[in-house]
Amino acid sequence: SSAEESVKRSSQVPPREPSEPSESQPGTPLPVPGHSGLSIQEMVAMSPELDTYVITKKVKEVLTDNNLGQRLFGETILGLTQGSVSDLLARPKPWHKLSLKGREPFVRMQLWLQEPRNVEKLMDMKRMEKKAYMKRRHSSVSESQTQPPQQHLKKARVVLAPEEKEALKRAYQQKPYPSPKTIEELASQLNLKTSTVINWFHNYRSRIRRELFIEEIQRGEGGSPSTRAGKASEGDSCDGTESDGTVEGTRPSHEHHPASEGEGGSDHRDEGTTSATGSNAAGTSGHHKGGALDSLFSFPESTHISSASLRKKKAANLNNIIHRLEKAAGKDEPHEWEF
DNA sequence: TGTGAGTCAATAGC
DNA sequence: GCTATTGACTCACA
Repeated sequence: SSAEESVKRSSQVPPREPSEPSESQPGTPLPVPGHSGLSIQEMVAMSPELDTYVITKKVKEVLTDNNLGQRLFGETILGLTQGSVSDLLARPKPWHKLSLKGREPFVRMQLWLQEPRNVEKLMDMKRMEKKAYMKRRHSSVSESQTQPPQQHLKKARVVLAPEEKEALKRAYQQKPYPSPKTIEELASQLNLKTSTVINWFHNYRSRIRRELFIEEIQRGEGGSPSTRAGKASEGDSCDGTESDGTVEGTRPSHEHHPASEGEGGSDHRDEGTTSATGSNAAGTSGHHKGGALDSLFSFPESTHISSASLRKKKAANLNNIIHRLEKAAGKDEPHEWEF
């Protein structure tokens, strides 16, 4: 179909430099695993740079148009659960930020889109699932009378109260990488398990980082192929929509920001050193030559936030950077560095 | 041992 | 019944 053709064309990115060892010719369809004798890992390794945004956009379209759910698609095509699919489709990372494993679902999506009959096949599966479900439902009435109810001891999910989240966010602003002692203190103050606090910090850092990738794409500064593909989806904050002065979710996604905020998180370690960032620094949006430090320490000038909030953001950002500098310098006593 | 990446799976919300 | 959110987990790596 023309839709599939357009994905083939648009989701693969031309090599950045003609001299660069090219990954593959643009527009070349990926070989099909099985048919080509290649495993999916080999296919990922050989895959040209794909535009994850275009691919997910197309997948969303196809699923919606054909009334196919994320669960069925995820379980049968990607080997992932519904939640993971939702996450991937809503917040695709740019190709160059993905590990080989992370690229796998996108290669699978691309392959799936390449074959027009795949949609039909999935719709058939859906019909078959429905049939099987109806059959089970029919017979389950009699079964339930003979079988004792299953006693499964599910682990209760921890749900943090809004106040607890607020407190953790405030702690994050002070120290994105809290010491074990701080974690202990937080846990006892909030009456949470230390593992919950540790997990929260892991997840929060990780999700903030991901939000920043998306913002990067939206600003058109990521050097990612997605940049050329257009605007990323909604771009809501990593843990909801709160706009509380933390480093995430403080900017309207539609705004254009000429300067890079440079969160200073781990992902800037490689920025400016990889070919991906080469294109990033070269930038298409007038990202000027403030240099790596400038972009690390600056925030967008057009941000509509209070100066107090800006200070908070900067403090969190700087603490993050300091933590990494200390780590790199092998220092044990971080407090001397704090402001 | 701490961290990031990727994912699962419970559950909230529509 | 669907998707989105998010705490918890596994794994690889330094």
